[in-house]
Amino acid sequence: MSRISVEHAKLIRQLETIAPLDDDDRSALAALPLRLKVFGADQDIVREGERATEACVILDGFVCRYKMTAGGRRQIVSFHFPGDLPDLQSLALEVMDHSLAALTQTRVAFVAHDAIVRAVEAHSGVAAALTKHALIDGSIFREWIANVGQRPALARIAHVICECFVRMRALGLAADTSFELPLTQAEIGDATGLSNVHVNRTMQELRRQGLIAIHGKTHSILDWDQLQETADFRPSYLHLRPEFIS
Amino acid sequence: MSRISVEHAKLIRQLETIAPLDDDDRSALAALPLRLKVFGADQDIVREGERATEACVILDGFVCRYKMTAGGRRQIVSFHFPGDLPDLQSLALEVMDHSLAALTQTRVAFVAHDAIVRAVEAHSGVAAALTKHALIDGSIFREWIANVGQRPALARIAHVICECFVRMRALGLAADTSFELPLTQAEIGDATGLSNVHVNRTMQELRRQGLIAIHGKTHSILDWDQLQETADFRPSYLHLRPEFIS
DNA sequence: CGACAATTTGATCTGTCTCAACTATGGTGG
DNA sequence: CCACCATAGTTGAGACAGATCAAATTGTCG
Repeated sequence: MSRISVEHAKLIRQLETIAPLDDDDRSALAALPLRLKVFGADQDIVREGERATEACVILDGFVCRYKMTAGGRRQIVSFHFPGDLPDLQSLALEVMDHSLAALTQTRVAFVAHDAIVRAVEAHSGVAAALTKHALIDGSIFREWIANVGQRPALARIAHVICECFVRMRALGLAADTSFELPLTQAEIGDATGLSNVHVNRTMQELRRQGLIAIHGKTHSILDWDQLQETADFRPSYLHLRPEFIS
Repeated sequence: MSRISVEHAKLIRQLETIAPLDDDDRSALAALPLRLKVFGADQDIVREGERATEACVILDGFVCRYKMTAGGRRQIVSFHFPGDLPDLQSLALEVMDHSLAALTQTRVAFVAHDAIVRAVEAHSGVAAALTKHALIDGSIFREWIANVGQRPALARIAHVICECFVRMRALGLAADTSFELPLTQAEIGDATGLSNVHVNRTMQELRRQGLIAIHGKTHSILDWDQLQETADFRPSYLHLRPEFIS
């Protein structure tokens, strides 16, 4: 098997958390030409309304997808970590129905749609993994609708924390009980449909209950069982392969 | 071209609202074996946690997907009309992360996953259409997150009405300004994250403003421009082919 | 016509928002 | 290395959108 770059390795690692790949699939992915680019915090990577000819892979940093609503309110619809393919849908839906933005300084790799299509056509494992990736994307959205639509503030915020923790742990980006979550309270508010003030008070409550602790960007899970309980969090909707749930 | 059953025609019609199909694609779809079944109102068609080996096509009736949340609250995550493929994701995500239920008496056709996979492998047009269908599913979820997360009750409910109207019109299920929307106010509440009482008062306000009129299940759009305006509705997220937006 | 489901109305309560100020924190340049 | 500034977090007070509970009314369909 040919040598695999650090960049390609992150993409492959991500796909392997949801679907098995054989050596052939991996080398096909490792051969994808990447166009690297760095974005500063709060910069848009792709904007709603644009027509995309490339999809991107997050290499470093923290990214979100969002939609603007009348009255200038922002709804964040997903968070993304290194390895994620946050705009795979652009393969078939040319014009973006939402924007993609860097939350921290972010290194991104753009991959031409053509190249992805060729890899998909020649390697059924790649096709299966990308299909699954796109469908899990949808599954996570369903859970977010339920989160924002039905859960009280405490559960809503706890749920976002649980999801980030489990997904980052699957990618090897989180230790046993602590991880770096560089989100501001305002951003958590935009993801949960709550005001930053209320996010603040609610997170104080999570700390008061001894569920989490926060020092800077480092979030520690103090009581994982109880946190999942108050979050109403069950990770099945992430459709991770069992060995990556831990 | 071979004769096409009414049932297959609905599926084909639906896919043609989002992607072009050639005669070959159409006959491949028309050849899919269907297992017909009728469900009564409020019956589950597939339940969360189940393992699916078939996907289904709605032939008649009104269907929703939903998730239950702690405290026994229900969040409806999508509505589906005749022609829709509401659980296409089960092709790659074997275990259901949500339930599928009939809202009215509903006739459904089950199609074996195998049969779909064979059609997809042999016909690139079918593959493209189903891929697009799955990705649009995701796009609609994103819009719902924003709807439930950021919009006030009046816009939230108006938005659901706009979406149903446009999607049903694309399928030929709505006249110019009126259509059958057999949803109870409680169901609209479960879709928008509002109580049935508040849905009631808010829909009275929509009528008072002269935006819609309701007689039984028949909903009439009295001022389409203004309704879209108050709903903050822009149909681009549905990714319909232009000739089906009208 | 009777019965059950759906809608409507009234009254009260509460979670969350808004506005506004104040306090940490971290990064930058002098 | 410190002073400064911007950004993020925290606190308080008041307002309000929407929830809840309960009852009455209106369909609707066998």
